[in-house]
Amino acid sequence: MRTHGYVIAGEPVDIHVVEDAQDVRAFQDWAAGHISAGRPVAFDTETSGLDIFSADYRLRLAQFGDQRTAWVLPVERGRLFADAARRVLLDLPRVVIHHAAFDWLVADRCLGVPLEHLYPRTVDTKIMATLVDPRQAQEGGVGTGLKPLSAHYIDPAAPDTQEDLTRVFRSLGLTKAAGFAGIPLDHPTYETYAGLDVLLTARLLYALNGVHAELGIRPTLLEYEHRIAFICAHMQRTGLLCDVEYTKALSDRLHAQAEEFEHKARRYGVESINSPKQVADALLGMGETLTERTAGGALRVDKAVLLALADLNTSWERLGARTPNPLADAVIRSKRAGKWKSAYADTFLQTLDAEGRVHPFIHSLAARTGRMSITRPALQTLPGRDVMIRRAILADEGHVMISCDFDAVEMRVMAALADVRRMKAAILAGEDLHSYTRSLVYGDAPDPDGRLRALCKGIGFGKIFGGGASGVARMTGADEGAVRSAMRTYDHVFPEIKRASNTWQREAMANGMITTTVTGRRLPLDRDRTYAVVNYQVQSAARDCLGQALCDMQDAGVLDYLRLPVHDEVLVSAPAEDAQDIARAVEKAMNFDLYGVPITASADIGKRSWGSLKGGDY
DNA sequence: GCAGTCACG
DNA sequence: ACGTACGTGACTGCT
Repeated sequence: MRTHGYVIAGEPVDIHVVEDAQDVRAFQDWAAGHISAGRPVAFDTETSGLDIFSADYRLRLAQFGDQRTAWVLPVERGRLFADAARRVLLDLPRVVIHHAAFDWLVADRCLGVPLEHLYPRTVDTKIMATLVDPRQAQEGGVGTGLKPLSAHYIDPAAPDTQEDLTRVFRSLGLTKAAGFAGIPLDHPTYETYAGLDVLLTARLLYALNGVHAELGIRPTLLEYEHRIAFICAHMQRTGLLCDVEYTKALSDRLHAQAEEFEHKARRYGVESINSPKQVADALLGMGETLTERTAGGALRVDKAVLLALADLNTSWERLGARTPNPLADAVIRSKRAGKWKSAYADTFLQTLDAEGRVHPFIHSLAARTGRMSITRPALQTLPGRDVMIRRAILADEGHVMISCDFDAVEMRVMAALADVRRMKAAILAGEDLHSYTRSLVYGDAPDPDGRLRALCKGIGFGKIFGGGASGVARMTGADEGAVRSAMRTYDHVFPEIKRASNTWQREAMANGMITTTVTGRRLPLDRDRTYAVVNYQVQSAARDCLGQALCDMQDAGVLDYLRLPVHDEVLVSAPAEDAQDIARAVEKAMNFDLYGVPITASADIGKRSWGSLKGGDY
């Protein structure tokens, strides 16, 4: 056995590296003490990378530790070590993990310790820290990574184990990705930092337990977040089936399209269609006038500007308002094809497992408001109007796709939280909320083309975002004066929104600029935009509507069919013969009362592909 | 590493 | 005193 010494917060710690059967017994003896005493033990892994479900994925090191002692097991070296890690992991009554979703799935896939076994025994220090302060360092918070948390709560001199390791990889001539897969298993820095991660995690638990008690963070909230993390990890493990042949052909088709229009753009002197500067210069050279500027002062040549120059509306149909600029047309078409190929089609193909499934990371507690995010691939942002990308994602063999989405959930949540009397009454009466608002704001004025209703809908969004008339005017394209006057009436008929905003802002100021949501979530506000409190309250509570619905779906026994959460929607793959029943169960979980406001949702049963839910044929 | 852009709710 | 549109992930170009 080799032991690396280190000092954390002035205290010496030991990092034992297990080398043979005798060391394994010493590790097991240490673990037995914690098991019989019911003490929590920190767990972490070092692996060949992030693609947990790829065919050649390897668990390299498994680490266990408390606040003083860490044990590093070279699992990659053989069964002896893997068996010891599995045995102890199965027997531990309490496991502490920083970002459990990742290590749960690694243990599930590489050690044979099921997600279902580990989840009820786990406390996740990343979840605990996020409930204290969800902000990253760039946003003025502590951050939620092991490094910034350790520096803040344990030892300002705590090493940045990831950053320092990357430096070691470079010195060995390896990239970051190649380094994690290829660094020698017995490299002393690798071993030491592997051990430090569990020592720091164990200490973080101790520190964060104190902070939670001090701040009065509800244990039920912590428990609920762990459950949502489990449900999301379950969805990640299941993954989604990809139509590989279709996706390959799609990638080729998008490639050809991008090249064709890139070639056209080159005729006008644009070498890189993704360079806004080159595009702007070329357009000016063609005699076009560009007026809009970005925050950084550059001439704006985004999609909206280019579509107008190409004489196209937002649905890419000819407007007939001017002669189309051929360069603008070529640039938007090439950019779209290129982005859809690289961000979607190719990412699907790159992240496939051996069975042709993608397993996106579902970060269950990602945004400042608690909203979830999905990465690798970013399945929450697939183009929706054109179904060519969504068609690549399939329900399982013999299954159909179902999606169930809340009806205008943020408007309803706002009505509930701010107790907006007339809004609640309209929702309870089953009225179309935006038409109802139009009638309140404009009385009997005729609205043949629905423009007044659309403006009221835009104002509703403006309220949810905490915005004013200029923002609504910008987004809806309506005249600012008209918006301003409509908003005055709006505030008059729904006075509770402004009142709630003021109350929330006042409470936040009295509480260290933190607004607390109905579920007990602490959301720090930025001092220079406290108006955002309406959005934070509403977005966060809407996220918890989805979170509670996911828990209820698990209770209803449909967890195996869940595939993705998309903010106000759940995507489901269900056996064709059970689709009606499963859709009903999902719907039931998404229909409930929130402070006297009905939150409702309805399920659509599609065909085989995700695209079929957006009107596609397959 | 930042700015600009674009996909979503 | 006043008015402020919200939250993400990912790619490309450029410094």
